[in-house]
Amino acid sequence: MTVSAEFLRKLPFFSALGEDELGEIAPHVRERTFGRREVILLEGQAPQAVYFIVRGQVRIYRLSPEGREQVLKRLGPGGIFNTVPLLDGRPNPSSATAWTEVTVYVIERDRFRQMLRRYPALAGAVLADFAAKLRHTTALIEDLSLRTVGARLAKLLLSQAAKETEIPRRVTQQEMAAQLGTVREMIGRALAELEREGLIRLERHRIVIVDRGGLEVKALL
Amino acid sequence: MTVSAEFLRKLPFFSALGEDELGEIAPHVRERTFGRREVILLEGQAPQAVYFIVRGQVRIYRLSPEGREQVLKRLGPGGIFNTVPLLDGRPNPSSATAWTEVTVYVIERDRFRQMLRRYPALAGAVLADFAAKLRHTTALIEDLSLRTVGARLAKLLLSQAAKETEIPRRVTQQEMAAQLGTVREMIGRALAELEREGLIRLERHRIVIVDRGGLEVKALL
DNA sequence: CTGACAATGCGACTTTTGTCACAGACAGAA
DNA sequence: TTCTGTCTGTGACAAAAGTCGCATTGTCAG
Repeated sequence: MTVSAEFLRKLPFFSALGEDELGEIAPHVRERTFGRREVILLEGQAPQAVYFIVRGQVRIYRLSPEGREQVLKRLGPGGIFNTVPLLDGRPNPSSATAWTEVTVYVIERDRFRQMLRRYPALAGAVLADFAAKLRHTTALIEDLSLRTVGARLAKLLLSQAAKETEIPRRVTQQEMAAQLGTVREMIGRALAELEREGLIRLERHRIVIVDRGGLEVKALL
Repeated sequence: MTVSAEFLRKLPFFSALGEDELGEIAPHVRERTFGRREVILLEGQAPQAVYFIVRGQVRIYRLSPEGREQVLKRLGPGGIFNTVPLLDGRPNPSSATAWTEVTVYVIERDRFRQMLRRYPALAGAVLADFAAKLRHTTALIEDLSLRTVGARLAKLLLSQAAKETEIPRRVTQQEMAAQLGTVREMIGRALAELEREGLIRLERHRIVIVDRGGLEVKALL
């Protein structure tokens, strides 16, 4: 099932394109929906397509041999993923599953590469997206290498609080652990410690920031 | 001091461009040389220019508050750096110093952005470079998060041995530590352990791989 | 209301990593 | 050669992270 130009335009990646260009592209875009936890693609697979998120959130992660996960990023509407393997033709570097129910637009590999060549505005948008992703991965490397779990958690809580817009699903300790590169128990202990220090308050299903400044100090080391 | 089109063409980023395009670009390219250990740029600074490496190697890294370094990548001739902050206009995400004596071609921020718009082939080359960088940072994240120092070291030794071409300078334990996200002492111990296990042999200034298969197994966990 | 399953809270313990201190080895300059 | 700064080897500890086991608390479908 393909998608109309009208819907396509709502995606930031295509907003820079003209009416007729969208018309050319639209027939090659398929819409797909994935249920929560459903696997969208796996690392190591040959690259097939690129995905644009229309609705819901997608979890991009890598899996260790022992089954531990490291989340690279959670992407929301407007996000794009699996671009890297499409560009270099090598296997997918990471896996993706639906974090909530998700609707994506899918463009096949060769079609997308052709589009990149044909529409400089699209290439520019992908370039900007890569820049943002590189900034993010670089920051994550610094965190993993140079900061303690406590500091990473403080940072995470602050950033969550910043974009206090909507909480699509409750974030479990397990999930925080996967994002911060540690295990569930560490998150539990670190949260308890932050509470003891009076920086946060743990309610039934919320974490309330009591002392933002204190958290910010913690986040630095 | 500017650079001739002839020299410019030797860089992979410009090889896709035509004769006249190179002629247009050349007047805006300055050549600079940095001595070993000299700082080329610092994280947090406002982005000024993009750098193309002509000769020598550059070390891209991040610094922790306590002064520990995490090397993101060592780039050689043909490499480009500081592209991300130029694209998004935000501060430099990482620092760069000359690892050996280095010659770079420098292009100012606005000029480079203009070039990206004007020459799609250049934008394509940057896109491909970003894809490679993303793959690299993603792999580094997995290593830092999911592997022990021993495994990371085994991996490093194997990859060093793979590109056995030239060794520009001896790699110290301190440097390996900065690349692997740990401290010097850990490297010393991990090397000693690999030797005890009969996987490598430590000579005066070389590390000889004795049991490649064994190292590969180690690298997985 | 009530299972069943997911998520959490801990405590005890092990392993891994990092810190400190200092001695020896080495390389290159004077 | 001698000196000097850099690099390495090592032991004793400290701290951080990870593992295991199990009890408790929620949630949600039926």
